[in-house]
Amino acid sequence: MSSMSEIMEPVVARCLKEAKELGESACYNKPICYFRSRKRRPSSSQDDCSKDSQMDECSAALVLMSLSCSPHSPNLNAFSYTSTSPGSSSSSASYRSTPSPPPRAYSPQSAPLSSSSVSDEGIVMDYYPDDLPRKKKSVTRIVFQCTWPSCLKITNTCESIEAHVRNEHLKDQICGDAEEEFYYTEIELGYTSPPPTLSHRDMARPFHEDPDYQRQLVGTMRQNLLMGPISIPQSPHKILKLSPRPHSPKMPVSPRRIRGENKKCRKVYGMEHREQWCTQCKWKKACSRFGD
DNA sequence: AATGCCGGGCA
DNA sequence: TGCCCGGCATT
Ligand SMILES: [Zn+2]
Repeated sequence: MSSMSEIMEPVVARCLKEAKELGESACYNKPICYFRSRKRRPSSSQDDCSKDSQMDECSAALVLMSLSCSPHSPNLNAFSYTSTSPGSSSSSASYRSTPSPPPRAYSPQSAPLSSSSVSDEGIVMDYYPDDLPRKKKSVTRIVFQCTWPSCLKITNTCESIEAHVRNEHLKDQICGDAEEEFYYTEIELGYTSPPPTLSHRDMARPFHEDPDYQRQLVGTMRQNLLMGPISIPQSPHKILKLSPRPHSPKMPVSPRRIRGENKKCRKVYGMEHREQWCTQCKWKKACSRFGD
C-alpha cells in the first residue's frame, strides 16, 4: 500500500510539471484522462495544414491566375513570394532588403513578381470568396517545392521546406539571414489526396514516399484516432537521404545537431499524450522516431 | 512562447 | 542503464 504512493508520486510530479509546461492546470492525475482537451491542441499536423492553406489562398489565387493566363505553362513554380511565418509572429517579416539572389536557378526575369510592389507586407490581397467554409469538395492542396537548382524536394508544410532548404542548401552558408523563403515556392495541386498531375519533373517523388506526406498522415491519424499504436503506412524501404556531404572532415565536436525538418513526438502527439512519445523524446533526448 | 535536445544528475 | 530535468539554441 505504501508502494502505491511511491509510484504515484513521480507521476503526480510529472503531471504538475506538465501542467506548468502547458501553462495551465490540465491533467491532474494520469495523462490518459484526456477529455478535457477542449481547447488544448492549438496546432498540430492538421492544424498546420489548415493554417498553411489559409495563407496559401492568396498564393493559390496567384497560381490560378497565372495558370489561367497561360493554359500550358509547364512549370507552375514561376513565382515565389515570401510568406511570413504562420500564426502570430506578424511584424517580424522584416525581410532583408536584398536577399542574395537565388542560386541562379531560373532566370531572374520569371522570378518573383517584383517584390517591391507586393510582398512587403503585402499578402493582403483579397482572394475570391469561392471556397467558403461550407463546401470542401475541391480542397486544393498546396505543397512547397524547393527551387534549388537540381533539388526537387516537395513538402507539405512551409516549415518543412524551410527546414529542408536551411539544412540541405543553406547549411554551410555564411548568411545567417532567414533566406529560406527565397528558395522554395508553393505550388497548388487541384485535388485533395492523390498527387495528380504535375509535370513529371515535379513529381520526381511518388509523393507517398515523401516523408512529410507520411508525417502528415501520422499527424492526421492521431488527430482522428487520438489513440492506439500509430501504424505508419510506410513504404517498404526506408527513405534515406544520401546527401553528398560536402563537409570537410572537420566536425568540431558537437555542432548541436541541426534541427531536423520534421516534427517530433512532442509536437506530433502533444504534451497530452506524452506516453506515446518515443523514449528519447520522453527523456528530452534526440527523437528516435522521427529522426532525420 | 514553444520545441528540440545536450549535458549532467540520480537511482 | 533507465529516467528525468535545467538550460540553451532554434523556431
Ligand atoms: Zn520522438
